[in-house]
Amino acid sequence: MVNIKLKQNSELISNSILQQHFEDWDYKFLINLNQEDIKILNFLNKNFSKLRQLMEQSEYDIILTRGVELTKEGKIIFCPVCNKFYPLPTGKLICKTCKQELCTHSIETIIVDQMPKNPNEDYAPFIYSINRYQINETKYILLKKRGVNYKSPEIYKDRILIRQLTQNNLICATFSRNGYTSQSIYNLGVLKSPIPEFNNLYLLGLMNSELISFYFIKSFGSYKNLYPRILIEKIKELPIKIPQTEYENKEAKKIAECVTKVLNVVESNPTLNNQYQIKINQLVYDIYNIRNEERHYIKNFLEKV
DNA sequence: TTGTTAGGCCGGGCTTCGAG
DNA sequence: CTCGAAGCCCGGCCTAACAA
Repeated sequence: MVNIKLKQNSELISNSILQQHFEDWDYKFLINLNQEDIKILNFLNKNFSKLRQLMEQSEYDIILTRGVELTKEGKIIFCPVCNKFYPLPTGKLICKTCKQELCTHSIETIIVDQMPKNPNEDYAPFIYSINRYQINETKYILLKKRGVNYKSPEIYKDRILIRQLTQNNLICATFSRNGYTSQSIYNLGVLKSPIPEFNNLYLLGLMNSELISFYFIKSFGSYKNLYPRILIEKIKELPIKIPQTEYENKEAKKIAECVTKVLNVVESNPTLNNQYQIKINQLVYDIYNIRNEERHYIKNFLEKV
């Protein structure tokens, strides 16, 4: 229960209160929506199915899961009683499962900068940090440590990576063929789809688009104390356009092509990268059938926040 | 008045831990 | 096992305080 103070002079017309009338803005649950926002959100909600709905359909096979349940540093500790490795506890070195006291020299680091020269154990690439359309830093992770929750190796192949945190109000996603990720990066892969135009590249274009970021912020984003975080369950609620007509298939193909181009130039050519990203945004607006005024409105909003 | 620096604050990134 | 809430931590930026 929260006591909400209203600005002076604000008139109450009905039982509903527009959020702009609140005197104090600092409530955790608030998302400030005006008529324009509501119109756009309603339009998206009404006309497009959610990712969740696609995932439930049998024609589609879409995975969405976070990475290895381990810290980015990759520190683990061995418990001789459980005969298992666990993530390093913060406080006392005591096994959470069996309460056994653990000793400091059973600590191991399984994420390393360089692949050992003659590894007699299994290492795999580990994607350490990402940006939009870009993998920043890759390290290596030692596999097959008993007790570590690596998740299925299948989820780390040919899929979209989405960071838990946004960048400049934009969802931050890229593509990767292989490489494990930490728990704060999500793996989203279209493994099977009845429409060839609906694939990872197309979906990546959608994820990184202004439109979807706008939808995300307006629907789930506005905490003040807790800044926007992209959560798995929220990703499932994003409106996803499935290309249906001949024309839409073409558009979807164009998006995928542009995404491929961006992935190629993102590091080498900032200007070209920018141009392609603008192009992708336009194509996404096109395929979602967003009117011009609304495009401007969304653009303005994302820039000013 | 201007330059310098330390400390506080805040935003962003990471991790933990408990709930289901 | 999976997931999200929330706290911790770090670094950068801003500001206040002090020196020149």
